[in-house]
Amino acid sequence: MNLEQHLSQSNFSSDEQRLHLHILVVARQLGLLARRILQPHGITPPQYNVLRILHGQKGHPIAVQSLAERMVDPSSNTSRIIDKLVDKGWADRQVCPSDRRRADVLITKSGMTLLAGLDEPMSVLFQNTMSSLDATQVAALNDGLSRVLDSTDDLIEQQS
Amino acid sequence: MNLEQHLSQSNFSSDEQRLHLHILVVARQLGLLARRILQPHGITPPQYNVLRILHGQKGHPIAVQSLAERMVDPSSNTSRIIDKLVDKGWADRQVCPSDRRRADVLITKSGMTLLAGLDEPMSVLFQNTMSSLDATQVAALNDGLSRVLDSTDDLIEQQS
DNA sequence: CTACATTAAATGTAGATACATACATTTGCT
DNA sequence: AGCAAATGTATGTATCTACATTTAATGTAG
Repeated sequence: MNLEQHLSQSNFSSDEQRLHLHILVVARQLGLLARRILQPHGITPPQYNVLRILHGQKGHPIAVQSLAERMVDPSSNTSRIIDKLVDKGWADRQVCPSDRRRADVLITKSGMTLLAGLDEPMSVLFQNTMSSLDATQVAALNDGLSRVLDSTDDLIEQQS
Repeated sequence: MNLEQHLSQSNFSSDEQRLHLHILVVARQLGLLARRILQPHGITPPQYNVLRILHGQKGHPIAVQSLAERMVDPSSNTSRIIDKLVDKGWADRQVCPSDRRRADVLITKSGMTLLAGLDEPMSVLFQNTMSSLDATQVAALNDGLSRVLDSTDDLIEQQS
């Protein structure tokens, strides 16, 4: 099923617009599939994203702001997302001793256990969603999207 | 700036995971840029999406459900999105005479005027965000994403 | 050392979303 | 015709998000 069938419409004004829509629609689908995997474990995609970053710190605490920079969706709600992780015992937050404005965030044992159980289903998801592409095509898409990311970063920066 | 720099992290477990993240991050950026164009006009991306579909109907009314199928984000909130459009005078809703469960939705003159003013900035956005890709690359990305869309459609259907 | 600006994080608020449910209408079966 | 099931839309509710503001701590100039 191509984009035209998926959206039940056929008149895109340019290939660039079609690509724009393709990216939005596929992202929505990927998010939906990820949510289905995560939901039974009581964790949302943004929370999972944060927990993965904490895990990547390998025990080093990280400030809320640095965390926000590394999120897929660097929203202003990082504090509240951390609240949820702390509530559920997957993360720990404490005031940074050297700069008491900051909050150091750490993953807990329980958080690591949760992630360990999610590693496999998530990587299966990555493989399944990309299964119709060979390695060359995956590389080509990564390369193309990297260029688009460059352009969008420029456009966003130049406006702010 | 590549994905690694954008997210300030460098350890992706596979090219497929990297592609997954690439798609999510770029979609987020495209949405952000679109929102910045639309916001001054008092319209949100989902509302714009619906209004475009109504416009594509060329005067024919469309039911809420058909509308939902054609949206980028086919949420369960189509009714409330239409509420907003009707409130602002960009769309008209009336009970369908042949099936009174249905609501026929139509774009208004005012809605068409709004869209007319947005056509140019939006297509400039499409061109700008894709400016670092040549026609071949745009086609390759469209093709690749079409395959991914196929896979995600399968996975979503098979679960429900 | 005080005054003012800057930074980091948290919070208030309005609006949007997901998910489930309710309501009205129509369809299909007997 | 009568009635259960299905359909189309709307709504209730908790959660999430964007944007603006607030609180607290630190930096810096005089």
